[in-house]
Amino acid sequence: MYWGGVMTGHMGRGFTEELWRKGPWTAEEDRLLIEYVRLHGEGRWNSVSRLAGLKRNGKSCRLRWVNYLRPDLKRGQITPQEESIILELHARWGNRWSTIARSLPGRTDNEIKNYWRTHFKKKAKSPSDAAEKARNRLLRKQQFHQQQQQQQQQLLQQQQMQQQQQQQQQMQFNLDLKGIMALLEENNSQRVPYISQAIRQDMVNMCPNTTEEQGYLYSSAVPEASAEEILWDGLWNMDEAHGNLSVANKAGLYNLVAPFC
DNA sequence: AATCTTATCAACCGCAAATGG
DNA sequence: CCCATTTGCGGTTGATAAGAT
Repeated sequence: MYWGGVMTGHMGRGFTEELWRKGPWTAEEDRLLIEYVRLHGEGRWNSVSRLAGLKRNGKSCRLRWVNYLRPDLKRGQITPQEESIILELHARWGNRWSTIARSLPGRTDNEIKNYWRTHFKKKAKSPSDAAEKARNRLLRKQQFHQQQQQQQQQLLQQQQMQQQQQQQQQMQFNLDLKGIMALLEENNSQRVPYISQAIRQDMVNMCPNTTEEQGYLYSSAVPEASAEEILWDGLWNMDEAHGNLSVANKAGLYNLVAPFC
């Protein structure tokens, strides 16, 4: 990267060549930009060079103001509360940093983007960071808490229906032993997997860390925590392996699998 | 102490949307 | 409505600091 010098640029229709400074801002440049905003307000950034005597293009001025000089910026470390918000909103919105930043007064999209990338992206890739992944799972679970409750209600209703069916079968049993044996046989063959075949196949297709065997485990009688861990890890790693996967698709898959965790 | 690796963050770039004449 | 310019966004880069070997 070449920061220290200047570059040539074209102004207007290209007849005037102007030299723009690049690289780190000096204290004097900051002072000029602050003075410009005090006098003229934010915006019209391309006028800064002309009105404030700064040899910086408009984009550079805007960026410096928005990310560093704005008086309402919150300095210092991201707090745990802010971190939670970032994780939760990123799970919901994906890399829409400016959208996320609107929920964090005093924080810039650039700051949040840098924070997420350095704190979570690589760690999510590392299978050894169990604590980090556990936190990620927890946050996502919180996000879908309401949906889980709805799903649980539906599940409850299904269970009640199944109980009714079983009662009917019991009655049938009392009537005819041969009949109930046949019913049990049929019921076993039609048992609904813990996670459907379709979702299991999605996990296998979309998550490189999810083997066919793991996908099978979701639907089997494995301890809930281990199955859940594999599931959330797989979802989390989708960011890496499937960067072009749309947020809507991810959200859809989250909605599908969350009730099962 | 020297070297290598990793983390952090400021600032760039390209692109797309918004705006204005 | 069209076109040029401006603004905003997200991805990326590279300097530097901090930590590990």
